[in-house]
Amino acid sequence: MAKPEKRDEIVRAALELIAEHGFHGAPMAMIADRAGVGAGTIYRYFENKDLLITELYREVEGRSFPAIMEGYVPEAPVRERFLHLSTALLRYFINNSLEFRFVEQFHNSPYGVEFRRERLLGKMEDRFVYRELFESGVAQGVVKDFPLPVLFALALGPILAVARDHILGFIALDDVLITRTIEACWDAVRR
Amino acid sequence: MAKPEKRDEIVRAALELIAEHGFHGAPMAMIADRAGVGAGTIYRYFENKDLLITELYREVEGRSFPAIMEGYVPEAPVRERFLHLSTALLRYFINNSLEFRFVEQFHNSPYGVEFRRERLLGKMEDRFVYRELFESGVAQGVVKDFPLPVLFALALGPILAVARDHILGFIALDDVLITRTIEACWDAVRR
DNA sequence: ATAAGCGGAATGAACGTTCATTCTGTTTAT
DNA sequence: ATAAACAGAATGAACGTTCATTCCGCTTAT
Repeated sequence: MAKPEKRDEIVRAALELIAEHGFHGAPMAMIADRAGVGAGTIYRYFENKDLLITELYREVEGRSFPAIMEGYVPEAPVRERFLHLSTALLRYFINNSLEFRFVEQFHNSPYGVEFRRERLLGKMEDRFVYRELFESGVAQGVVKDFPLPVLFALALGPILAVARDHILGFIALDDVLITRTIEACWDAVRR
Repeated sequence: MAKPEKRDEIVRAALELIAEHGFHGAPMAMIADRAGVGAGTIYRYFENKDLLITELYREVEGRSFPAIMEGYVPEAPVRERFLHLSTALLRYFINNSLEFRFVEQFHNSPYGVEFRRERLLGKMEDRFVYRELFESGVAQGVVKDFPLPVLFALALGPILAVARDHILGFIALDDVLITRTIEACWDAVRR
């Protein structure tokens, strides 16, 4: 008897509450409440809170990858591929602000410690694409010869920052501004 | 009876614990312990934990400003001033990793909500210097004509990211790499 | 066709733990 | 001698988790 309905409600409620109020503002009782479910029910689907949250993280992370890769042409020039990936990533963040804010919370929390390592080592799927892109860019001499973490920082640091600013309402990113911002990031990494 | 000695021990202990283990890993009893002080004593110096932490934040923030401004020449060209400020900032972060990690924790916590707004509006002292620098850079046509938050993102996003990577041990920033990284940030903002 | 029986899903009150804060008795400075 | 400073035990609120009980849909017996 497959009844994933309640499980999904729990995951959705957790995502919303954590994105909106942080981990402090999302006790299990409140998650249960918003999911329309008894407190104990959560434990039929998740062993404990840690596993609920890491599971949620995995789901959220998995959703972003297809969105970013849509229309990606592996044979295109490095610059074009960079612009495509980065634009898609930024667009995904501002169109899915709940996911974005949750992931940010997650990374700056005790839950995220173990994932930090994987992340920087490029274990993540989308990181892997970026990694390959940068490596071939460096090999072709069109990208500055930096260690990978520096290239990630130059490319992704500003993206995360402007996404945050947009979601918090400090800037209004439209198509033109997005394009120009991503091109500025390219200026940082291109030789 | 002026005895700022205990107060300073409390502040120092709080900084260390929060930087190393996050807010979850820094209960009042533990702070008291590391400060060599009774739990109740903290409350003779700070009304409650929130005020202890916001006070600590203010102190930490205040310390960075002089370090960044040392040797700053307001009459120098925009590019030089940018390189000076950014290099000093990055150097400060990696030489004061406790402070850096604490500030990062702070900004991604309930305590930091109110400060977010001030920060992005440039209320902070060092932000103010950057703001003036960008404005005159745009006016002179040497800096891309972006809204200020985007310029901040392009300049500071990568700095925070590489500082984090360095402190976590994923890269080893030496003088050469620091200089090159900051120059890459300049490439992002310069016209 | 109906009702009794059955198993797992669901529930929420209760429990134990953790933590910030307060209280109380003691030490220390004047 | 007095009052402020101090340490650490006591307190109560909040939280994650557990568990005895209820609920619900399906099977089986009549």
